[in-house]
Amino acid sequence: MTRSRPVRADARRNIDALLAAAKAAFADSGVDAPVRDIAARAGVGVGTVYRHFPQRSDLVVAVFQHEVDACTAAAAELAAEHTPGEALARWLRRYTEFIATKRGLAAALHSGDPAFDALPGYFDHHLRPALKSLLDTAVAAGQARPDVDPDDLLPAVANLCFFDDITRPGHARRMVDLLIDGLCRTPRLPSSA
Amino acid sequence: MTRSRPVRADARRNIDALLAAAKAAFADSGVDAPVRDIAARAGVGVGTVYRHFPQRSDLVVAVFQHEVDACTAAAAELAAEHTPGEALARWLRRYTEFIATKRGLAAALHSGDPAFDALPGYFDHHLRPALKSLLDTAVAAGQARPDVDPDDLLPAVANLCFFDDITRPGHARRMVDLLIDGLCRTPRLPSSA
DNA sequence: TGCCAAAGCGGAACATAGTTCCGTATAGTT
DNA sequence: AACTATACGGAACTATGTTCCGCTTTGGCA
Repeated sequence: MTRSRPVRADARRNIDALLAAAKAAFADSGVDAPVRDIAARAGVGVGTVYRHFPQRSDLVVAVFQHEVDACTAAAAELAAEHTPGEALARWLRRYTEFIATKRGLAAALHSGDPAFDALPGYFDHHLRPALKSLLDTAVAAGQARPDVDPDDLLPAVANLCFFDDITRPGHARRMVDLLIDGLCRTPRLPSSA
Repeated sequence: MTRSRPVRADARRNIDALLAAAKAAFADSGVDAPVRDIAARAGVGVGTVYRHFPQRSDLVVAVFQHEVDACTAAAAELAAEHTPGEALARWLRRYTEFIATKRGLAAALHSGDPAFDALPGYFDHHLRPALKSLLDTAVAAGQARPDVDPDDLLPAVANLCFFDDITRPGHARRMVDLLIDGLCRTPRLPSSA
């Protein structure tokens, strides 16, 4: 029901190559990277790009969702391989890397282009549960402070990275590390007031 | 010293026509309005546009500053013609109109294009003193509550408008009116903790 | 008033970008 | 092996920013 006819093998290859090429191009040149460049990186013609992604924005959306999925999947993998606190810390750095490749996407998201309307929802719907699970587990194990809300943490880290300044390399990374350090300790004062 | 040679009369006319045409085009189609459209509205050729505004972004910047200037000047005019509270309220609505024509500019401002680096500073440097003066006068006259900071008010109103939803016409206007109503009354509770 | 050099003008032409089209190649089936 | 739906490549078309240059206008000056 989901797929009326199976995708041909060469098409599957090209789609994968295009997603990888687009990811690289967006990281290098921002979301405005020309379609021709992406096609060249993937070793295909522009016609092939448009066969699979009828509009440029479809490619942007696909790469974004692909990376959200990968970042979501990383949560379960890290949880299986590390202590709860370590898994949380590693995932937040992984999430930082994800955000770091989104240069220019923030502007596109707020540009009002309806092509990108679904992205914030996709983002929240997948990443929030992933983080919540890691955080809850870490808190239960006494390896993260209990007074932090995942709904605060996710955009906070994103903001740290979105406004990352080219003139201060590593700034975002340092700030996120700081946040993680704070997160994995108990509050300095009882969080009353 | 400021101008080595005076601007020729026809050039002056065209510059004014271009600023007006660009303002209208930006309001209709956003900051991405094509240069050809703007030239046509102004009744000039594209060459003329580029003579006076070497890059597209220069035209955007010029229109923006032109409108900031007009909005700043309105503060003094309103202060001379109305009671302090009324002048404040009218100016805030005037400011709302200014923001409303900025569709797409917010995204451009945050896109990292260095052409727009100076705009936020220009904005603050001119509009903040204008509002502060109106607000102080209204507070002194007992026509506005004293516990509101102009540095809060200016971005607050801007945010109300920047995220104005096309699907809910008049939303921003209503929210700003609400804000003004609150501003011109005394706090409901002593503004302690 | 008439002349003229500088300043300004218009729009064709160029460069780059998204998108479409179509003749050719190929995967997968019979 | 033959065949057909699917997919491929890239030239061509459209839209947009920008440049160039021959023609026109302005404003000072004789």
